[in-house]
Parts: sequence; structure tokens; C-alpha cells
Amino acid sequence: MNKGKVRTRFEPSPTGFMHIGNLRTALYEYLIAKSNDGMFILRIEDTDKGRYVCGAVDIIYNTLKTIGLKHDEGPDIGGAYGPYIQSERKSIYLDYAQRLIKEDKAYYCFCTKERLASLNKNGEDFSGYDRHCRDLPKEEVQSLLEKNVPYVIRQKIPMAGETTFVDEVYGEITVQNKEIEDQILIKADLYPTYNFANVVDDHLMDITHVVRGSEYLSSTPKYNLLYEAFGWAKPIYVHLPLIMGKNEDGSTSKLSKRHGSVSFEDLVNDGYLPEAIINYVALLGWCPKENREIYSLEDLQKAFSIDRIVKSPSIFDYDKLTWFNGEYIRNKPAEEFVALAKPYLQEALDPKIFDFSKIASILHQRVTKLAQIPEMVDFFPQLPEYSIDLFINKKSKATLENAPVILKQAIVSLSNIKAWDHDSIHDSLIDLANTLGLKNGTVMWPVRIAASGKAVTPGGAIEILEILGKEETLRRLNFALEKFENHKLGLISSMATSYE
RNA sequence: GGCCCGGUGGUCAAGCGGUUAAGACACCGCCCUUUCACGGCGGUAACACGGGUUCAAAUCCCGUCCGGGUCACCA
Repeated sequence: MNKGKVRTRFEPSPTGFMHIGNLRTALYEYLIAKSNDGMFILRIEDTDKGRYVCGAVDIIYNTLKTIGLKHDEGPDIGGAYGPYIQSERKSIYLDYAQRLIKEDKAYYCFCTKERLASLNKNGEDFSGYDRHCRDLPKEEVQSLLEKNVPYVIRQKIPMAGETTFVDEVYGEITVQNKEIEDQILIKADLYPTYNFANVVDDHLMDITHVVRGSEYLSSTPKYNLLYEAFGWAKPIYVHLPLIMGKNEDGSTSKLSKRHGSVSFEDLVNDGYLPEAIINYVALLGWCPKENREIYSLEDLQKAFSIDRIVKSPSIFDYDKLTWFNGEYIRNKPAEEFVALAKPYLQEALDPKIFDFSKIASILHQRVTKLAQIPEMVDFFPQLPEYSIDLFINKKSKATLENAPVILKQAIVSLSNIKAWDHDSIHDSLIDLANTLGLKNGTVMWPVRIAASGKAVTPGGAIEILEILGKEETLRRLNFALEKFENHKLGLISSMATSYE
């Protein structure tokens, strides 16, 4: 039963943030495993000591946790195939490399970095290692070793022939062996290279599906040659199309920091919901059988299949992500939205003065990114400076002439309200429109502008007035009237008023 | 530059030899309405090019062009 079970692994390096490309790889790895009742393993890729970032492993745990990719084995929870941190497996790799040396499938290389560098400079059409140490006499190797000359271990790649592998999404790919250099297996610090560590670990951990970005496509033949050298069964390869970003000049390249927020953390800070990110990213490079777009992680698990993975690279579209985000926000229950909005509301509003749940209720259907909330509500505590021209609106039949008249009447009507609530404000204003023989919009427009100082607001005049309170509403409406007075006198008032 | 991969509207993409070439985002228009948003309805917009194969090609083959990836003691 356990035999033949699908096992995938996610192998991030602790670099301090979760790139969106890595996140998608993790997602697909998870989905491939889970849609087949398999296991999803977390392995930390820290063979590059120079790049290690403190605390980065925690970021990985946290990210996986918040998006719901629960791993079945890993450094934190253990498992039958540990350790799951590559630096703790150092000696394993060395043993396997030496085994290859014994079998004459690998060799010690004592070339200095300087020599290697000069190599690349000289040879115009030659790139890569010139195999200088490939056939060093045994005695020489022995004596260099005894003298503690630093070395790396390289694999002996066949000089002729070709290597073919089948990728689940890209199909059969063949590469001439002469194109492949004698890759380094063990570095001078005796840590394994990424390629080598992965082959060894994937084999030892019974990984069945190697899932990664298509940038690894061209190094896959090296992997296979390694599997062959060891006589191990090869895994199933699943290469994923790259996620690209658009550059300023219109070209595209692998999504990177210069394209904007590209880590999960950045996106969350921008106000994107994890489930929206997951949903969007899942559909970048994979297409469900049914024509549908909204998928929870659970839904994805049910629907996912490798054969629906797309080959061509895709551009990360923040607009579409934003749409997904809006969908998820709108579908949240009201209480949940209030909780989500709270930290953003706090940036702009004093909770002692404003009723957050009331404000949240008018924001709920309008927000597409939580981070936009503060500027949507900033007019509540402080009336912004605004131009008198805002009072003009063709559709509402609002003009500079009728606005002061309406405002004056509105002030009178609103002043008479005893209990300041939605219904009374509504009735007061609608009645006014009726008695003046105007359409509702013609009354609402100038009132809303005077109350908010903005052409676009979350919520209509009634909602805004209710939140503002009677006193402040009347203050703002009177201020607008003054504005008209000054306008008549040819003076432009530039004074703003403040709530407190 | 060598090698590898890709190329359907601006973007994500369906399509698997015969379709009026789906759908979504974005954009535009109309409706709803108290602005905006939501919602509803409608619209603009695509098979990179050239050769084959075939009764029939977006679909298969070849070439060209374009785009991307990769050529580390990084992962």
C-alpha cells in the first residue's frame, strides 16, 4: 500500500521570503500529492552557507501554514526519511559521491577558481569545464589529497551519445551529452551542489514526482545521468511553465522584484488574501476541465491533474489577482470582513469616534484590496480640500447654481432631525427632493460632495451623513455654503476643516 | 552565441483535423442607482509568418521570425 504512493517534496532555500514562483511550485507539488492520496514533504535546501538568512525557515513554515499546504514530513514534524535539512545530511552526500569515484563515475578536481575563470575567458566558443582533472593519474590524486589541496568532486559525463528524458508536461527531450559539462557534485566546502543533493535526497526519500520550474529543464539530463550512474530508478518529472513579469520596455522576464510585489509576504501586505493568491496562482499555468475560476484549496485538490498543466509561460497579472481578491472579500461574512478591515481602518480612523462595523458595511462590496481602505475613508476624520467644480454633475443634474440652494434647504431639513439615523436622513432628503420637485440624485449629489469633499466615496450621501453625525454634517454643509459665498466674491477658499 | 522550451484577443486561457474560435480579467457602452462599487445585459479584440500533408489545418510536418530559459564551487 505504501509502496507506489505518490510523494512530492517542496525544497525551498531559506532566503528570507517566499517568491510567488516557489509558492506555485509548492502548491502544485502539494496538489499532485494530495490529488493522488500521496505525501507532501518539506525539505530545507540550505547547502549554500553564504546565502543563509536567519529566521528564514520560520517564514517558510508560516507561509505554508497560512496558505494551508500542510506537509506530512519535514524538519519540524519529522518523518521516516529524515533529517529533512540538507546541511544535516552533509555526510550522506559525500559518501555517495565517493562511491561514484570508486566506480570511476566521478573524480576529484583540484582546479582553482582562477584557472576556471581564465578558461572561460580564453575559449570563445567553449563554455564550461575542460575536464582537466578527469583523468589525473591515481598517484597524483593521492598525493594532492594527502597534501590537503582543496578539491571538488565532479561527475564523469559521457563524452558522446545523448540523454533523453520524458517530462510530463513538455514531453520527450533529448540533449547531446557533449553539451553537458562534468558537473560538480561536491563543493570545496564539502557541501553538495543543489543538483547532487536533490538527486540523492529524492532517491533516498522515495520522491516519485520531481516538480519544479521549467528553468530546470535544461539541467534535467544531468539528473538522469546521475540516476543512471547510481543505477537508481528515475522519478517522474513535472516541469512548470515560468511565471513572468512585464518589464518597463514591454519585454518580459522571470518574475522578480523589479516587477513589484513578488513574494507572498509582499502580496499579503498589499492587502491580498491568501486564498485569493492561491486561487489566482493555481490558474497560472493550469486549467481545470470545467469552465470555472473560483477554487478553494480543497476544490483544487479534487480538480487538479498534471495533464492540464500548460506549457507556455504566463505573465503575472495584478489586475486579475485584484479581481480574485475582490471576489473573496465580497464573499466573506460581514463579521469576518470587519475583522479583516480593522487594522486598515485604524490607520485612518479613531475607533473611539467611528463605528467600524458601520463603515465596514459600506466598504465591504467595494474593496478589492485591503490596503486601499485607508484612503477610501480618510475623508471621515478630515474633510479634504476640494474644488467647487465637484458640485457639477451632469447625470445628477447638479450645477453650481442649484447646489447652494439645495444645500441651504438640506441644512434646514437635516437640522430638524431628532434621531440621527439612516431612515430619518433618508426621509428628510427624499422629502426635500419631492418638495423641490427635483430627482433624488440632484439633492444627494451636492450633499454628498459637501460632506465628503470627494467625487467618489464608499457609500452614498445617506450612509456618509449617518456616520459623520449630525453636528459634523451640518458643519460641512455650512462650510460648503461659505465656499459658494467666497466663490461669488471671487475668492477661492483654501481652508480645510477638520473633524476634531 | 550554443543548447532547450514556447508562440490563440492587451492578460490568463479553452481547443487535440470539420466550432459562428469558449470563458475570465482589463477596456468600452447600456441598465440598475444616491456618486463609486456590486449586479444584469451587450460590445471591441486573437490562431506570429511562409511552405507542405489533407476533401478539410488554430490543431499534423518543415522552415522563418519572435519571445523566454539555461550555460556557477546559486538554487
